[in-house]
Amino acid sequence: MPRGRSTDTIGINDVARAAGVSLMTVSRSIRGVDGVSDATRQRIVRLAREMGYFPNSAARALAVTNSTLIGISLPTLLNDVFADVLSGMRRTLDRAGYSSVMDTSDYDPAREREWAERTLAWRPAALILTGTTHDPALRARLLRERLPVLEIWDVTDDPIDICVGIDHLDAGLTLARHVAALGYRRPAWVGAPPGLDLRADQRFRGLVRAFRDVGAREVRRVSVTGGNSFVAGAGGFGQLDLRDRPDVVFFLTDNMAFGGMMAAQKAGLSVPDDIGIVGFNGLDLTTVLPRPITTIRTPRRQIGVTGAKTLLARLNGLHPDAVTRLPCELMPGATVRMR
Amino acid sequence: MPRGRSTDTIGINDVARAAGVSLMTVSRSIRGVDGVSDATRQRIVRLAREMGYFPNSAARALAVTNSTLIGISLPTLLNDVFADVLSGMRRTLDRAGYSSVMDTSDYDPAREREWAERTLAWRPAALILTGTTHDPALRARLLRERLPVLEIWDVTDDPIDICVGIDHLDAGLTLARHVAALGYRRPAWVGAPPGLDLRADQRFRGLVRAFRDVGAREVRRVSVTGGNSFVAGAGGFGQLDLRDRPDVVFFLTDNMAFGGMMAAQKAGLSVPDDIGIVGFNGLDLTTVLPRPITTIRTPRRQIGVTGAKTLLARLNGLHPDAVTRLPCELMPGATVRMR
DNA sequence: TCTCCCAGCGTTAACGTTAACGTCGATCCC
DNA sequence: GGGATCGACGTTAACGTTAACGCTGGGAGA
Repeated sequence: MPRGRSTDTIGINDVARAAGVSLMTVSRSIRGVDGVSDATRQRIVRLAREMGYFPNSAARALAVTNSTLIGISLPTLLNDVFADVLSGMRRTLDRAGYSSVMDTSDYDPAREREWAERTLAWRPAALILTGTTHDPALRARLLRERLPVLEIWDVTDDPIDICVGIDHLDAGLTLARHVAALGYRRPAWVGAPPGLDLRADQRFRGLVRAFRDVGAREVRRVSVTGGNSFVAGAGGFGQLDLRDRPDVVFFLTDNMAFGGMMAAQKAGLSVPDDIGIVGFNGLDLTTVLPRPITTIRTPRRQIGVTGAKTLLARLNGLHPDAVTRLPCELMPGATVRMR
Repeated sequence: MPRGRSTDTIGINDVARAAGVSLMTVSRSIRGVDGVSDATRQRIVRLAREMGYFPNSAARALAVTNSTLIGISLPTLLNDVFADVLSGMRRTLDRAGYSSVMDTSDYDPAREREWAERTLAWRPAALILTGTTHDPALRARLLRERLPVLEIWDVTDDPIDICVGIDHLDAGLTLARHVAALGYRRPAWVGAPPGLDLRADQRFRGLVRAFRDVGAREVRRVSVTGGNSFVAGAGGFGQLDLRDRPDVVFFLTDNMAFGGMMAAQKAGLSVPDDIGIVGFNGLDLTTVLPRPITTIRTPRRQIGVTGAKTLLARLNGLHPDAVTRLPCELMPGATVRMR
């Protein structure tokens, strides 16, 4: 007796036997490549469907030594930012026949590396990473393997392969200069702890520079953890030293800014008369408020779409621009005003 | 000359040759299964790392005729609801060694089916779907293949395999009874068009029943498309016929309710004096408002965690409960009041 | 009419890994 | 001391698919 295993699933072989042709004819028919007459192809495709044949991507990946999987790593989906980016990407990749192997890293490079190792074992067609700073070993490996890699959200002159994003330092600078020009001189910042969200750190650097340029006092910094939620914003505001009399508070993102604004009002402060509030991202929320939050709109969906298209071009053997820097749009809002 | 292909990647074979052992010894060493002495194992693992060996999951999947991939289909990530569910699941599955192949269907069963077909080609260990209504052909196939399938968010007595969620009809009923008991009799509902979000339709049915039970007039229904965002809520409120004098408006979700409340106030209506506002989900936002939105908290993260754990039990050959119904918590808020 | 080409199909050998079974000493026990 | 047992490894044959190349018959061109 033969000792092999045996599966009840039917493969290309079974279809071939039933159709009375070789398995290559079946393979060619199903893939739609040349070398089969139309009559034969139609007969085989119909038969395959009738027999309940389903292709096995693992076998295909093994045979062609790559796959139609694309790995996507995002820091979090708990704010709208990366959900927007993702929805922009997914559709484009989907239509091109790629599946996404996803994870969220919670801003932890080690988790990103672990996920990447697991994902690379599937020999993906490409990897999409958030930001331009990664575990050194991972970066080295990706460079060595010459895998198509798209880095999103941030830009750098020295990407692993290609990158599409915004200039966070410049975004912080633009936003802060606008606010500084209105006369604010006692700024504070509520965001992630230093070193966690590196893009936020860049924006903070922009703030610092803009206020230093106008001779303002240093930017007070409050760090909150636990997501960019409304509650974190309110909590962050609560941690501010109000005796220090800040005249404007910048938040990591609009949702936090709204939370902070609610906390300010609860504390008896009027916005913007007593204190200015500034967000980041230009989320939906800001537009429905009677007093829209001052913020800067980031092209999140566009980053996703452009990123995916650029990556597809790369996968098709073209040589797209390695660095795409997309513009942000200042939204003056009404939570700061001329002092 | 041999005509085969040749890849430069190094496999288990190369390591075996370099170590002077058979490839099975390498395989066993790397997988950590019995049958190798500790000394040999350590020598081989070290050598493999030095040589830059990386496992090939596609080959493994082919050999064992299944994989460590889990497919996850969600309707959208553009509101916090499914992002919460997902983050609850991912960590648990991640720690058990599974990777996620994800997609969002935008509530379209056809897209869910297409994604599922593509994903099933990878012979995933399990599938996670949202809701309990799917393309009939897909459902039939999943039943036939006896694949572990977890359905989340909604519950049914007849799941494909196992399901973890809440009773949406009951949630709608509970919420509406609370509101009806306060004296409201002219309800309206702003949500998705009928037939799109089937869970929302269930909740709506709960509303209808609760208000019919107290002899109120029928629930006016306004449908909006384009995400559950703040803007959609504001737009939906704008579509209400105010001459019809609704006394309370239920929204698909809290964020929409907030958008609607802003629109109401912009229209000169005071909440809750002139009109009541009711949300759904108990999102973060509602807790930071000076006037918290009346809503019902859904155990989103818990659904993710419990779902993942139940699925893992199933994958480990246990027989967990097929149906897990989790409780919701009414949050009275202050956007309705006794009339 | 003969050659050449090509459409249409088949044969063989990978792709990298694991399951199943075989082998061979060393230890153990009566 | 001889058979049973077991730990540590090896051999072989899958898993399902595709790349590379081989074969064949019929029609076009000379």
